[in-house]
Amino acid sequence: MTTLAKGLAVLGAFDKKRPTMTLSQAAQAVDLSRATARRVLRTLTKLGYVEQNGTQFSLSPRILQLGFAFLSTQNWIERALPLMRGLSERMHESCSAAILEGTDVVYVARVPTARIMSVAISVGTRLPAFHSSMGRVMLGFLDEAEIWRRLNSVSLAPLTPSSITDPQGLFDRIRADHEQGFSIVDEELERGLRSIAVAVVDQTGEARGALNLSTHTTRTTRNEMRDLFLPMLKTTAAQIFMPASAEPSS
Amino acid sequence: MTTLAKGLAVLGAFDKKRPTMTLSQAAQAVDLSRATARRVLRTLTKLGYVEQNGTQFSLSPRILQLGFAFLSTQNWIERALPLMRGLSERMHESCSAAILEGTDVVYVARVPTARIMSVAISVGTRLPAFHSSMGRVMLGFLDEAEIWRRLNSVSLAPLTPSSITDPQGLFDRIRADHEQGFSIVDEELERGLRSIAVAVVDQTGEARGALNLSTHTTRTTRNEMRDLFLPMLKTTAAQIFMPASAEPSS
DNA sequence: AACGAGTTGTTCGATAATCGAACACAAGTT
DNA sequence: AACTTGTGTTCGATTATCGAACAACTCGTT
Repeated sequence: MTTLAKGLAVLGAFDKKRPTMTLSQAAQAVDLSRATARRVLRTLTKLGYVEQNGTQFSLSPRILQLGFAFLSTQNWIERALPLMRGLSERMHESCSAAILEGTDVVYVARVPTARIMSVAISVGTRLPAFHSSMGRVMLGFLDEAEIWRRLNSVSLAPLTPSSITDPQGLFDRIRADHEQGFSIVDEELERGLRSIAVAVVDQTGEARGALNLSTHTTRTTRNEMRDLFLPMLKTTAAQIFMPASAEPSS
Repeated sequence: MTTLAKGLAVLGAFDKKRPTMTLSQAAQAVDLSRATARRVLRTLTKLGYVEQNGTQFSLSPRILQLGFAFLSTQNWIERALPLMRGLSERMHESCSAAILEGTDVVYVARVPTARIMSVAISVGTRLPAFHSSMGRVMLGFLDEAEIWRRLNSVSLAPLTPSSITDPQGLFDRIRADHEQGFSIVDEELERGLRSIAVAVVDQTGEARGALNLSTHTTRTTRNEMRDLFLPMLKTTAAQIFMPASAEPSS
């Protein structure tokens, strides 16, 4: 179904760098003939996913529906939110939930306290999985071959001086974190940022996501994280798929 | 381009009610032959927008990228967020930003304080525009014919005893709110909820979105809202498209 | 074990949609 | 006035899509 692929490619071509495009620009961006690009944009416009004023095409808010349809299918997220709020209040730290997609961590729920990261994190934000605590926790649930495949498919440019960039080192770290049941990542994503994460596991033992608490390195030590944060974080994560709150296993 | 339309229809068929579907269910939901549905789902899977395990198909986090591509094209949102945070801190109330899509208001940014609404509002949440303060403010920027068209395309079931359900009454209210430059909505969406909104207008005079402050009816009166909240709300909204922060008019 | 009901997977010729080159047109530029 | 760069539109050739039909599989039930 090449037409479908082309249409989605055009949708995906809109970007922060290219918020609006003319017909020709879109054709060039996705490598289509102008005639084809025009047909694609016309149907996307008719379906309401793209807006046209003048010669400029831009995304319509309509496509948010698609994205949030996904969030609404993950119904553990809305169960997690109140638990996360409680956790954040007790610990006085930001609490987030994320899922793994490829080599990215995608935030799906967030309870912020003070803003500690320079880039504002919100639902939908993507961060490199190998350098984030939630990413490592979720990667640990994959089999070894899969971990290596993803390791090899991503560039491990150091984001801070503390970033682990050695593939074997990362692999070992992921396995070790999986063994111990949690992951603490120190300043690998951004200086001064320290976070601890555990997996959100469903009844079948599959990792559906991860939960973390993040803080500033000057505020909490690694040991405090393990001794104070970890127990409650584990309890919270475990409650999400507690049999008490039965659900039709989405 | 019927194929593209079918593909997007299938994507849109996934829902909170139907988080996973078999091939046949998808075919039935979108009214396609099973052969076609299978082709669609196969290409969607190959493109990474859909995941298959066993006979069950489900949405992949990949499609979040599409939705957030839109958010990232609206670059006034990230300029608005720090301003909204400041506003929320000063007023001690939740502050939200939304855009209008059809007859829905879609939240695109949010700074929550205490949770006052029963349904948790987050980015991506949709509410009926005619019964929300932000919706009325944005509807006021449309011409009369367009307002009527949208009025007629939606069912105005009362959500609370205070909801305005008379079309003419709603129309008049929207025009009046547009005249005065803001909208206060009292308990029409939910009991105890009072909110005030103003439009976010760009340099060309177009309404790009709306900003609101919401509170509980017992905490702030209508007059206090107008006297205390409105001036700062207007100032904040005006700052978003201030020429100081120049941008390539997305 | 045989059966029917319900499902997915796959094939193939007929059909219908898509393709792109070519041209018309508009607007701004040299 | 010719040129550049863009969109809009047509049309026959090409190609992808369609759906009926059949194979294969999994469950319960008899």
